[in-house]
Amino acid sequence: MPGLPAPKAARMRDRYRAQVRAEVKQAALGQLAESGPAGLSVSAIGKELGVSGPALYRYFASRDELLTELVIDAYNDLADALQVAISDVPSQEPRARLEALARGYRSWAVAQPHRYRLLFGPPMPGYDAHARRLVEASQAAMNLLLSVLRDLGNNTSAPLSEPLATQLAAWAQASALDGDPAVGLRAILIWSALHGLVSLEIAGNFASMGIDPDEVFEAQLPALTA
Amino acid sequence: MPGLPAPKAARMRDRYRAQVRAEVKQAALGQLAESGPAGLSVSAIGKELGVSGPALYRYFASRDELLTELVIDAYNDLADALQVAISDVPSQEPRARLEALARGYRSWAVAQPHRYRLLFGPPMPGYDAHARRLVEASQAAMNLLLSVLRDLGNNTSAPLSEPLATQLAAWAQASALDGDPAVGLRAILIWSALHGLVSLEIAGNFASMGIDPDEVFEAQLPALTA
DNA sequence: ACTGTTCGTTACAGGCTCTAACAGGAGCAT
DNA sequence: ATGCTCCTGTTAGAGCCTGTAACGAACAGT
Repeated sequence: MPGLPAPKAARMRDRYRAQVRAEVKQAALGQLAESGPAGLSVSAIGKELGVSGPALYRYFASRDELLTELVIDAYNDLADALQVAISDVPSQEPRARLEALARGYRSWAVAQPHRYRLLFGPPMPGYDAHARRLVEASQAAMNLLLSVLRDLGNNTSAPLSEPLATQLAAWAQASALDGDPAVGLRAILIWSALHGLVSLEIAGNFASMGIDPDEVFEAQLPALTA
Repeated sequence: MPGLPAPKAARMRDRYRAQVRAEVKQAALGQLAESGPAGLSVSAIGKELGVSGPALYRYFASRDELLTELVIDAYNDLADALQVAISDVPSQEPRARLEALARGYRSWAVAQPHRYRLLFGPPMPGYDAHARRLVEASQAAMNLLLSVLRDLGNNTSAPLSEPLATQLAAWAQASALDGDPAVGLRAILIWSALHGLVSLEIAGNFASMGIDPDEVFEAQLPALTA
């Protein structure tokens, strides 16, 4: 019964495991960028790492688990990027913070479109995109948006319909934020507008019209934050 | 040299081909609704039609060609649905027409989410989603939106940046519509907002917040058409 | 030095897409 | 009505994939 049985040694295996998992995930991201989610192949990752296919099943139970892990990482990464984006702007200027958030959102998505698609594109093969862990991970980014909007205050004009107000209140409460329904609705609408712009840009729809996505985005930004 | 060599008979083969192709596509749509695009399997379709796998390759060169066909059909179907939606409203009320268009867009998407995802979700496995035929097919729906907006007139407040204006003009010209850049920009923004709302709804993001998508959509509609 | 867990390997089952070679029947002209 | 021809659907198989099973080898801890 040793006080600290073998603290360093005991974790060597774990550290190795963690590192291999990280390498696998990185290789997977590479494949994702090239071939899309459907082209992600465990065998190919193994080959890329100089390891034969089934070896990776020691580290990930299935291809789907690997994908899920990538999704969670991406959510966390996005939330971090947004946090960094708004922390550049003092909280005394909430509108500038909102703009920074929006630009950060788009920047992250445009810089790594495959990861953004992973988050919002497909309910992949069959897996339920709403496992507990996924919902939790996606909450962080939304909470950032909500906090920025709360600082900005409510300037929604139209009154909310009754059912919507109660639903929003329930949601805001579950999100452990204050429950102003108008702020919640605004968050949803801004998010949805951002997502619309970004996903069309990423899908190449603007480019195929010969239109610069930068210009479209900047043209829309004032309306978003107004 | 018969006047009509065998007009009915000559087309019997073709008619058969067309019917089989239609049946295959319908079966494919069924699979799509159940298993998503990744789950669509030629073998399974064959089994469903009581025919062994490779037989279908007489009718579609590849799985991708089948998918492309489904995409084009979906574009055309969407455009038809939008046309029907706005034809219910007299053109003297352009704003009501725009609302009808927006509701029609959402209705179509919500009624057949798998087809909507097929259009705007993923650049599937590897195929380039921007083949000539696809772009042409997608144009019809956009032209409807543009025509409705042109009737509504331009009430954009902010002036356009110079590069954006010329890009929009070039695009509108290529689209064989009048070249008011402001109308073009508005079309893009409305489309993008619609797509954002609809794709989030379809992905189940609103439902997982316990929020009724109907309410969100109706709450946003006035702002869209304003 | 010994023991038990873990890692990586090959072999394999079962699925897929798509090609190739083959058998049958339908259309079409004579 | 009879032959020719093209079209259709069949099976076999190559090559890819995911995931399981059984086996050897290396390592940590005693």
